[in-house]
Amino acid sequence: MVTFPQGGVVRYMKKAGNNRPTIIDVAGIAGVSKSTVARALSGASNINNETREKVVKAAQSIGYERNHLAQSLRSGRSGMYGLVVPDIANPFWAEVARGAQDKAAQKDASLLVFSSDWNPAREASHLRALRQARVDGAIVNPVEDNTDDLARFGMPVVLIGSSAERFPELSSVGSDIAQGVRMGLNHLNSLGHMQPAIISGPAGRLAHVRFMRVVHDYFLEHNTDPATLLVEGGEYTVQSGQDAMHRILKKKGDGKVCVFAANDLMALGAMLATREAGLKCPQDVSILGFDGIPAGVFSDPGLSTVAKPARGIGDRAMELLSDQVDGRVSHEKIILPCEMITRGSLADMVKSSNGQLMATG
Amino acid sequence: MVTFPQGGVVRYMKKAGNNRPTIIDVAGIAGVSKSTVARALSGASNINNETREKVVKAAQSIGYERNHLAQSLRSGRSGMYGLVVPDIANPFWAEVARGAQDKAAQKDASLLVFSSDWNPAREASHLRALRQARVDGAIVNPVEDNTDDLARFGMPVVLIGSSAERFPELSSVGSDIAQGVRMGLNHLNSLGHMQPAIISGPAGRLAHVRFMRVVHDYFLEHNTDPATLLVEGGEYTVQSGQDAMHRILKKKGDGKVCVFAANDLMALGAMLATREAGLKCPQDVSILGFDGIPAGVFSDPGLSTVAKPARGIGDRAMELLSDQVDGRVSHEKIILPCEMITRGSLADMVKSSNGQLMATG
DNA sequence: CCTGATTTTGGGAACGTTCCCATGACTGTG
DNA sequence: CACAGTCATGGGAACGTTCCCAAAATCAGG
Repeated sequence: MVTFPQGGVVRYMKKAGNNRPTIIDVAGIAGVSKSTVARALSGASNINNETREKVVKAAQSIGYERNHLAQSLRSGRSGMYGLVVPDIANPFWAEVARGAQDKAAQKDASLLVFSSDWNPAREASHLRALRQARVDGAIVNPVEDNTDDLARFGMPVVLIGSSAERFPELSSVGSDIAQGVRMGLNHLNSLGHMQPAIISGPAGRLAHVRFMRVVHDYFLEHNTDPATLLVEGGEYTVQSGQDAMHRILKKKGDGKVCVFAANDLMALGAMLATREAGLKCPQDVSILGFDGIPAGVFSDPGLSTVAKPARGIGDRAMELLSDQVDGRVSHEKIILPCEMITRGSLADMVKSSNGQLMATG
Repeated sequence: MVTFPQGGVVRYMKKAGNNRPTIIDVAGIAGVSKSTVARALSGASNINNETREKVVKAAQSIGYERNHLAQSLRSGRSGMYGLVVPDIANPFWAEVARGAQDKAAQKDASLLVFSSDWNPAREASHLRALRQARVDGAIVNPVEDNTDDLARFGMPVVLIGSSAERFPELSSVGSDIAQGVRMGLNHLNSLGHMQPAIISGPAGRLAHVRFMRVVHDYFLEHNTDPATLLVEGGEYTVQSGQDAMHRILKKKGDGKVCVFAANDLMALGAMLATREAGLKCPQDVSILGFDGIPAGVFSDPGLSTVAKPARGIGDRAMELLSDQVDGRVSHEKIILPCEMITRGSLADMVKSSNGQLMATG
C-alpha cells in the first residue's frame, strides 16, 4: 500500500485570480515575521529603523497593498463613511457630497453615497446597508417622516437639513435659515418690495415650517399682518415653481409682482412662468431665490438668491463626523451663515419710482 | 502569595460600544451551530425549513445584522463598487452617479464615489483606495493623461468617456459622439446655419479630438473646407465659453452668428457673452449645446442641445460592471445614442429669410 | 562580565464570516 | 436487516489583518 506523507500535503492553495500579496508574503521576502511587517507598515514606533526600511522595500517590490477589509474587521474601524441625501443629481446635494468627499479623501477615508429619493423606505434600507458595511459613521439628510430609523441607527451620525431640529441629541450642520430669510427679506425691503409673494415648500416638510416661521415673525416685526401675504406652495421642483407663479400672477392681476421662492429651482420655474405670461423680469416681476445653485447664473436676468454654503456644509459635516468617531467631540450643532448673491432678477422700486427703472440685486 | 486561577481568566472582552450580535450569538439563541445559522441566513438550500425559521426568528429577536466586512473578507467579494469621475458636483456626472447608484442599490451593492478633479495624481490615489477597499470593480471616467494607473488597476473596470478609445481591451459605456455631432450639424443645416463657429474643448483632451474629427468629416462630406470654420477652444467651463464667444463675436463682426459648443456649460457661457455684447439670442446669435444638462431650460431662450443619456450611461455601466464581475460578460463596448433637445436658442434662417424671424430648436 | 531595564521581534489568538469535510439521521431498495 | 444514498447539521480551518504577550536582543551601569 502506497502512502503519501501527510506532512507534505499542500495545506492551502490560493484561489485562482485572487493572488494579491499579503502581509505574510512580505514577511517572507523581508525575512521577518508578519507582526514585524504589520508594525513597519502601520507606522508603529517600536520598531528598528533598518528593519522598517527593509520591510517597506520588500512590500514595494511585490506591489503589496494592505487589505482594508481585513484591517477593518480586526480593528473595528472601516475608514468608510456614509452619505445619504435625497438626490445626488440635485445640484445642491451634489455640492454637499463634493465637500464631504473632499474632506473624507483628505483623511484617507472613503464615502459611500446613497440617494433616498425622498422615500423613507429607501432611506431605511440605505441606513441598513451602511450599518452592514460597518461604516464608522454617516451624514444623513433625512426624509422628514423617517425619524424612527434614524433614532435607531446606532452609530455616529451628523445630520444635514431641517430635521436636525427634531433630533436635538444628534450633531448637525446646517445653514442659518433664519438669518438667510431675514437677509433676503431685508434686501427686498431695501429695494421697495414690502410685501413679496412667497413660493413655499410642501406643507408637510419641516423646512417649510422653519422658512415660514421666520417670514411670519419678520412681518410681524415690521408691522405687517402676515395673513395678508400671498403664499403658494410648491414641491421644490421647477415645475411646481412654474405652476405656483402662474397662480400668483392670476391672483395678483396686472401690478408689479415680487416673489420670494423657498428654493432656487422653484425661483427659476417662476422665471419661466413669468416669461410664459409675457411679462418681463425684473421690470414686471421681481424674483428672489434660496439655495445658490450654479444654474442661477444662466437665467436672464441672472437669479438673485440667498445662497447656502453647500460645499461648506458637506465639509464641516464630514469634519464633525470624524471628530465624533475619533472621540474628539461628542456633540455639536453647527450653523453656517447664508450669503446674498445679487444678479439682476430684482427691480429697484425705489430708484424706479424716481423715473428710472434699474435692475439690481 | 495570592494566585488567581489562570483558567478562570476572561480571555476576551468585547470592546465597549462594539457589542453588535454575531452569528454565534444567534446560534446560541436558536440552539444550533454557527454553520447552520450561516446557511439559514444566506438562503442556502440544504437546510430544514423549520430550522431556518427558528434561526431567522432568533436573528430578528436580537437585531442581528450580518457583518459585511467579515463576509467580504472570507468570500472574496465585497459587494462594493467604485465610481471615479472628474467632479461629482458637475451636473452631468452627478446624473451618471445617480444612474450607477440606483442600479447598484437594486443589486444590493454600494457605491464608493470619488472626484478626481481632473488631477491624475488624485485619480491614481482614488484608484489605490478602491483597490485597498477591495471593491469588486470600478466605473472610471479617466483623466486623459493617466493611462498607466488605469492599465495597472488590476480589477474589473468599465470606462466612461472618451478615453475608452485608448483602452480597446476594456469595457466601456459612452454616448455616440459621432451620431450626436452629426445630428446637431444636420439640425443646424436644416435651419440654414451652414457654417457654424465651433467652441471646442481643450486641445489635449481626447474628447476634443473626437468631436472635431466628426465636425471635420461632416464638412468635407458637405463640400465645405473645414479649414474655413471658426474654431475657438475652451475648458468646458462657463467662463471659458464666455471668453470664446467674445472672441468669436469680435472676429465675426456684425453678421448673424451661429455657434456649436462642445458642452452645455460653454454654450450657456456663450449665451451670457451674447447678452453682454448687447446681442440677442436667437435673433442675432444662434447657440447649440452638447450634453443636455438640466440647467439648459433656465436660460432665455432655453438652450437647444444634443443631449447625452447621462443617467443611462451610469445605469448601463453599472450593469456591465456587475455582469463582468459575475463572469456573465467579459468585454463589451456600449454606445448609447444622443438625442436632440430643441428649446429656442437657434434661429430658423430659412423661414426668417421669407420675412419672418422664428426661434426654433 | 553580570544584572536589570529597554527595545525589538515573533507567535498565536481574535475579528465574524464562509467553505469544506465529517458525522449523524433518515429514507428507500434489495 | 444491511446497505448505499440523500439530507441536515456541526466542527474547524481559512480569509488578512491587528493586538497582546512572551521571548530575544540590546543597552547601560556597576
